[in-house]
Amino acid sequence: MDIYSLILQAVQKYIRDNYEFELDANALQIQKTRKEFEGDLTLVVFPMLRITRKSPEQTGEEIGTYLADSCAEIDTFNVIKGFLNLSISQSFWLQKLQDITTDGDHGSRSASKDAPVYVVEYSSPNTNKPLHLGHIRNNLIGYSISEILKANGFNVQKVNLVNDRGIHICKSMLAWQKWGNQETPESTGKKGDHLVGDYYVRFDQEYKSQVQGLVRDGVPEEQAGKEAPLILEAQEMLRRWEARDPEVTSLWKQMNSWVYEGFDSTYERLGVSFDKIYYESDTYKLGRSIVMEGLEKGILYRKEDGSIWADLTGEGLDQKLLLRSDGTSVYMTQDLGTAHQRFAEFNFYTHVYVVGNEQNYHFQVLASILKKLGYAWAERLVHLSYGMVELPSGKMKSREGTVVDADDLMDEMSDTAKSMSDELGKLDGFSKEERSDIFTTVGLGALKYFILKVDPKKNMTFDPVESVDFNGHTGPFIQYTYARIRSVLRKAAENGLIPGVENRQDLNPKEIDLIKRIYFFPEIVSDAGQDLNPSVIANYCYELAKEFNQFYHDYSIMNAEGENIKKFRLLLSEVVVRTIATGMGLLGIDVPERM
RNA sequence: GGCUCCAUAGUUCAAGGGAUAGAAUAAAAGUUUCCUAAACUUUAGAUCCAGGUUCGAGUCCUGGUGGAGCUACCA
Repeated sequence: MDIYSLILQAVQKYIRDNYEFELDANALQIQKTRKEFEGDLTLVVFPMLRITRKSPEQTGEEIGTYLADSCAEIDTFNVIKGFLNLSISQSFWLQKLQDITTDGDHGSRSASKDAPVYVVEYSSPNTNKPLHLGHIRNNLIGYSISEILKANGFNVQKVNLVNDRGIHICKSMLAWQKWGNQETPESTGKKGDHLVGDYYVRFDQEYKSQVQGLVRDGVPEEQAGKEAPLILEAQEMLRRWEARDPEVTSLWKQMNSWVYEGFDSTYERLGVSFDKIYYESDTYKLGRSIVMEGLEKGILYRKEDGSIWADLTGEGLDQKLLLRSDGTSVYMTQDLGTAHQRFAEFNFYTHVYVVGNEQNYHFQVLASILKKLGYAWAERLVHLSYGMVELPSGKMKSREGTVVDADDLMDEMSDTAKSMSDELGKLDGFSKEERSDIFTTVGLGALKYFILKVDPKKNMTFDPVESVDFNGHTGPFIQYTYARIRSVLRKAAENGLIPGVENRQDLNPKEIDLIKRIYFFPEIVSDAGQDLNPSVIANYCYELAKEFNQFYHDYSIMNAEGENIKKFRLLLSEVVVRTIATGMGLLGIDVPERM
């Protein structure tokens, strides 16, 4: 039993015996004692005043006395205003430290086969553009939240739905056909996704100049946009694609394969992965049968022109089109079908969609239609909506060339790690490969941490200058702390010192603080899982690293007097190191053995 | 117009309705016979405005102000 429930039950018993009142445990709050006060855990007594009909101080004294007498774990207490501060015994903390040492997976349960399934959809790229900073946030959040859910004991299926069809894809295909001179990633040395992205840009340029030409000839702008030969050609190409024209299909397959190669390498560098990849070219027709079924049941309705709609005005939303008058489907129709298909496939408990907040309305509508159609699981669809990434200069705009490319950014981060390392004279005796591995780890650590430490739902500012700062509240700070502790542990091992708990009765406050922090790690993991918020873990890792750094400075390990103290601190270090590694692992950030 | 989200030190981020609102960074000063100075220590600075609920509000409610997004027979 954990310490919270232990105290809560004791308090409940006390109130029951003395006041004949059954206290609701949820009404009580136990929190960690603020560091300026003495004690480890604090019980807020205000909610109980109604029952005791005594002053906060009296109530605190009363309960404190009872707890100190009846619970072996509680040594002493003090009452300040309405706060009952409880000091937990050293032997309790020592015991916990030992439990954690023997328990191999502190804060990370493994899933049993019958645990609930979480499907997490994230990334969802377009095949006409390389990945950029916004995708990076999506990928990092999606991957991290999957790891966090796994650590909470759930079965997780990471899935990716690739948008590989539609008019925008035809645009890059058409541009390549016209101006590509049979270029390939091999012939140009370009990454496949960048090559295709370049042709998408090329299309846009040529299209615009055509429109301008028409406008100069006196055609109204709106009409010019619709009549420019290029856009007509692209539309024709889409029709041919849908008719499975062999030439178009083969070009489409060719160019997509380049893009996937490019994406795969970016994903690999980022360290994210998927259990299953879906393609819209396979799924875009899904959902029609669901819509027809809804129509038969009278849940949906047909307009005079034959189009089919959902009326959501009762939910405070609008009318939503589901099948056009020509019978073709829209994006929403596909998502209805995809959700249905995924439930059939995974029998999921929850389906998490990691998608930017610009689609909040879409997901509101999606869930609402599925509920109307009577699917029980629709209640458990979750839109993990994250905010936009902005630059200090404002929004990223592809037109102004201010989009930060994912591959370039990763290159830049490891370059910075390299130059900073060289400047500091670190890693002098290392091989080229080792050095390059460390630069990658540190550069990526900086990038990932910078993004993940922010609450997903908030918009964030990405300052390229600040993000390559490796001091302060950053990933490299945590990585550095990790590497240093590992170094201490290595050195101790060389000297034959074995970590262990022996004869410690005089723990100092910082030692207890560290044990406490580690003890509560599983609680943090569980919070992060419930809120679907990796930043909880990120901030925890930083706090732990920072606290260890201070500890390390004030109470040195290698020079501590007395072998027992050294051994104990080594054990503590080992547990800290393990917890940091686990926490950073949940964020998808590697920790280096040396740096 | 309607709907959703956001608003905290100069700046970037924290704070499950709880105590004196925490960090980092920028600024100033200090700490290397010792395990990695990418570290540590000290000093200064903030809850958009007006009401309300509560023993207690950055947090919940109402109304403003400011910012972002959505509101296509696009995806």
